[in-house]
Amino acid sequence: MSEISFNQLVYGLVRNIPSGKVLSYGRVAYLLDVPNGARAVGWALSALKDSETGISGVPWHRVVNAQGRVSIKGSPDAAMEQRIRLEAEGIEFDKYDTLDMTRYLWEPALPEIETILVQLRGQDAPD
DNA sequence: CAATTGACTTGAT
DNA sequence: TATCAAGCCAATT
Repeated sequence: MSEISFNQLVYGLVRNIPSGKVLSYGRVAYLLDVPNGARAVGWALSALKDSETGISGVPWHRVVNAQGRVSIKGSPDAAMEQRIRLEAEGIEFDKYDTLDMTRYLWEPALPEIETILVQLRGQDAPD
């Protein structure tokens, strides 16, 4: 059997972030039981192919850094696209290009996360 | 198997 | 608010 990869777990969890809400890279890692894997989460999202970001794809734009700012490097276009998408969901940025985490952070109940993780891990060979 | 590479985070300055 | 240095991680080379 093959364990579902970390990247797939990231994509699966991100798919559950509701519109108008966000999660930080570090928060995603934390929820996946990898407390210090923020960078790995960013790496995973950067690896997304365009084909995976469509309607039924991964809402990658709902993941920002812990400060509440768009954190895409190397591609101004992608960074702009992320902001546009977030604003389209009703999220507002202040004059410092920062969104209010206390207001937009997705804070799912523990049981909810537990359920999601079980499904993600379960859809792959359980054992 | 070791080195490299970032869409990260935190704490100090 | 802006910079820097360290620590941390999975996927790639």
